[in-house]
Amino acid sequence: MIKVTLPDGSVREYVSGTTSLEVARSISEGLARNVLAAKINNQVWDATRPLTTDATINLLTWDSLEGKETMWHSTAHLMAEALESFYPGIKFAIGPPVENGFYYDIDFGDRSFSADELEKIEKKMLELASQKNEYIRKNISKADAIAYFKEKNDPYKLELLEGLNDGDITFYTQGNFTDLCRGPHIPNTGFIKAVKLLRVAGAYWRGDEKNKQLTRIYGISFPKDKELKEYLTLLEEAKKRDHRKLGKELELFTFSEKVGMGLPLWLPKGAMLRERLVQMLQKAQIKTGYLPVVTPHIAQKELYVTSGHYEKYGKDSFQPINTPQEGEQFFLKPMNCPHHCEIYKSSPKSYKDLPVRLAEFGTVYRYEQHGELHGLTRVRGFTQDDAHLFCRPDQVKEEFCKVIDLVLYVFNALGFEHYTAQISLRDKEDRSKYIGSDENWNLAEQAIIESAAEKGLPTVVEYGEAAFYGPKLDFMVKDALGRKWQLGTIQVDYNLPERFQLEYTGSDNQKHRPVMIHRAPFGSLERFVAVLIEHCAGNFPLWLTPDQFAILPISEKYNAYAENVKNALSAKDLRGFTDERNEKIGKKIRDNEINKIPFMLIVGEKEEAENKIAVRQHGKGDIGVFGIDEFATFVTQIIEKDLNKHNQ
RNA sequence: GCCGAAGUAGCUCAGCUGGUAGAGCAGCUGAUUUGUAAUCAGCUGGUCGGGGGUUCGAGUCCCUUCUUCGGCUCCA
Repeated sequence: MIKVTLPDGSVREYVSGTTSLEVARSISEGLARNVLAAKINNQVWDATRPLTTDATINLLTWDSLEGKETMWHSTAHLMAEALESFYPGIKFAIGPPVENGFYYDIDFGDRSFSADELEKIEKKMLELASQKNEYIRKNISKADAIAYFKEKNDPYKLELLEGLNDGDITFYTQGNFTDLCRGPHIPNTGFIKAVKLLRVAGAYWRGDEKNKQLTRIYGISFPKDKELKEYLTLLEEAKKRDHRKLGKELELFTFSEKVGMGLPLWLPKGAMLRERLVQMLQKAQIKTGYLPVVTPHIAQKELYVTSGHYEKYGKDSFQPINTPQEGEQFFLKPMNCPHHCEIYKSSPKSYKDLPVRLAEFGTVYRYEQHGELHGLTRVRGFTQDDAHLFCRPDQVKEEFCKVIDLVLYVFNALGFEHYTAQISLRDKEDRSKYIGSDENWNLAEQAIIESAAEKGLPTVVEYGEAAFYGPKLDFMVKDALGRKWQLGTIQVDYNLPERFQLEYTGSDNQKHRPVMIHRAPFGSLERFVAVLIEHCAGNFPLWLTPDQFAILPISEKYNAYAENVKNALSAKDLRGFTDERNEKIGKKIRDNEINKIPFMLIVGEKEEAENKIAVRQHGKGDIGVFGIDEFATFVTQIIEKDLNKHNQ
């Protein structure tokens, strides 16, 4: 007999060899029907695998992440079986579960696989699923495994086998398909009730551009058809938030083939919105002692040789610009830091001068590969809200804290509540990748960790993710489709002060090297606006939105009164327009609602007589009659509150 | 860059096996003067991404090029 401990702490006895599934059945038949896998002593196992020792057990259903992963992994195998039935001889690489579903990388040999074929595969998968074939686990010797895949002529599995030890190799078989797999899997294919193959993509074997490109098929599966439908609806909803779509609809920005790919054109409404973002940050920066600087868009090659950027990125950069007479080489500015270093050097510095905080909304240009471009999030020309803080080593922590405050101020004012703060530190094993003394690194890493803790930031620590020149703190936010983007960043740098021979005179009258902090709360304005659009689905905070109100006269008779209202609100620093079109009120409301105008102010005979406005709020409808000043105060208070969230 | 998909009016899209380019919205003109999510009528608008080819004839078939979209981190 073995003792099995359940999550609630209760202990039950079973004969040795009992499976998790049988344990589930002993609890309830309903539970047994839903068990996909089981966590045995914190390891996920097949529910059908016999238990032979005492164990704690946690039965996993669709409600758990591990349950979903198991299901999706098994679905990947099912897809492989379906594919192999249509295209015998294709070779399989890896097929893991991912955040939303699964994929399998496949080598189709000479034939290409097109998205049109997915439907056929889905059908086959459902047919195979309904057969309720069991996933059968089998231990196999390395020699037998190699022989099997030699016979199948699959170089990928053979390569994977090279890295595995004899003794812990397992095969899984369901129906007519056998795969090298560590498992675990769901009991049988019958659990898979709904399948959707989402897309076909190219993916390099082991993620390396030098290797052969395989065909990756992404899919997702569910235990109920209803859940699949819900998921697809969710995807549709997410598409509606896409910043490329909303940017066009709200007339914020556009692209032109003639101007060039990855080079955004900001339309008036977008440019004004961007301007408000810039002003908001500028105001905060001036309060915290930043000094504005301006630097040109190109610089001599030599500058980037000194900074080290030429060596690292020069080859992948835009081609240099040459002067006609002297043949000098200039490069488009890919970053602002070297220029700021030169500004620092332009006058001698004392320890009393530090920290020096140089800020610039600097537009930079980087060559991004054709396929990497993506709306406003990945472009070839963008503006960083850049600043470089030159400080003494003992000032790093204090400066870091202030920057975190600034980033949080920005995030709060824009309603970003869900972000990840990632602390990137050195690789614990290999310190040869980094420059700078251990002493300085320790100081900087401690400064970041302590500052983040002091500010109560929920952080994730990643070892080995630091830049070669210093540790950093990145703020990551997800877009509408769940893709992660880095927005704000704070980085400590020992490299550039060294390369540019930056100095200050210390209290000991000796020359010392300052530490540099790179920081950008937005990151890039382009990417920030993109993620912001998706985050708020185009419903910007009131202080930022292009038009705060639209005045809708009931008929043209009230246009004059509408104009008075508009002037009165403009005088209170509110912005909006009068919808003077010769349309009925219902039409005007509909159009302005679609255009996401926060407030619609309806004026007709009654309002004109009483010198009032009937206010309708976006998404809410009628919120009552307001005096004009009363409305202005109402809006101003919301704005104040939004902008000062961080201090509350 | 590589794999796959797509490009038709300002926008969203239709156009089957090749046979005179279509709709809705937007825009313009006129009528209507409107009370909380689409008033009616008329009109304008396109080298079907560009170039080449096959054909009596190409939006449709072939080649080429550009742009856009999905993906190229998740290690059996």
